[in-house]
Amino acid sequence: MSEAVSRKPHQALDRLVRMQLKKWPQRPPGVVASPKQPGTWLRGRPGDPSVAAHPFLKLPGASRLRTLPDGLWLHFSPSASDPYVDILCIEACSSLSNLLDKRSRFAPSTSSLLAFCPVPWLLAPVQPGDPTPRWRLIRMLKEEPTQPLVLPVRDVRVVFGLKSRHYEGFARSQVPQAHEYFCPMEALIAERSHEDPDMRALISRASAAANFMRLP
DNA sequence: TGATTCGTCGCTAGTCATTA
DNA sequence: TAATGACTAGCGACGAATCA
Repeated sequence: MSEAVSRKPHQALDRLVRMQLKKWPQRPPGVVASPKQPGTWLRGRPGDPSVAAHPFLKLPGASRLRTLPDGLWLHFSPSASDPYVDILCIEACSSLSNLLDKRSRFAPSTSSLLAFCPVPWLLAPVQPGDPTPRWRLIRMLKEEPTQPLVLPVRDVRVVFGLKSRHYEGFARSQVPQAHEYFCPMEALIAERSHEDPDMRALISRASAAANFMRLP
């Protein structure tokens, strides 16, 4: 019996989703380079367990109720004079109450969402086999950081993974918000899910460039 | 490294809607 | 009207993250 199966069902599902998301590349699958997002994409979560801390989302001034998505990809702006980050989150929701909680966290708000990148994560190698620390790939950083990088979130896109029964009911009767995208859980826990054409197409539609007829 | 705090999610009881 | 299923809110357990 696998480690994942021996745990409680929701923990096993989470673990399966994270296990597959770890195989996804630094740039979200299906997202192509565009003038709209000329900076650097990095995967913030799930991350290497050997790194003490990973990026998370928070509200200004808040030390509680942080959001730790199952999957978090960050697009860092290239300019130190205009720092921001775009984020793509993936949330696996094994219950409807969990879905409601997650949706509320990403709902449009009059306050600002911040992305918090801890120093150990910035200093750690970008991936196994490549010793380049992450901060060297983030063009707005000109020297090794000694403080966490806290950036305003410019754009939020969230992909929710739902159990089949929930997905079908939701797809039949609900209208997603503009930043929300939905997929069946099976699509997230499938082997090589990042190569699935449907998944790539879904995430492609979740890019900041997808809403424009053409870009200059 | 151990203790503490925090976030997530399943379980359960109560409520409501639907159907026979 | 009773049976059934879906949904909701609150609680507690557990693991991850953080702190000292």
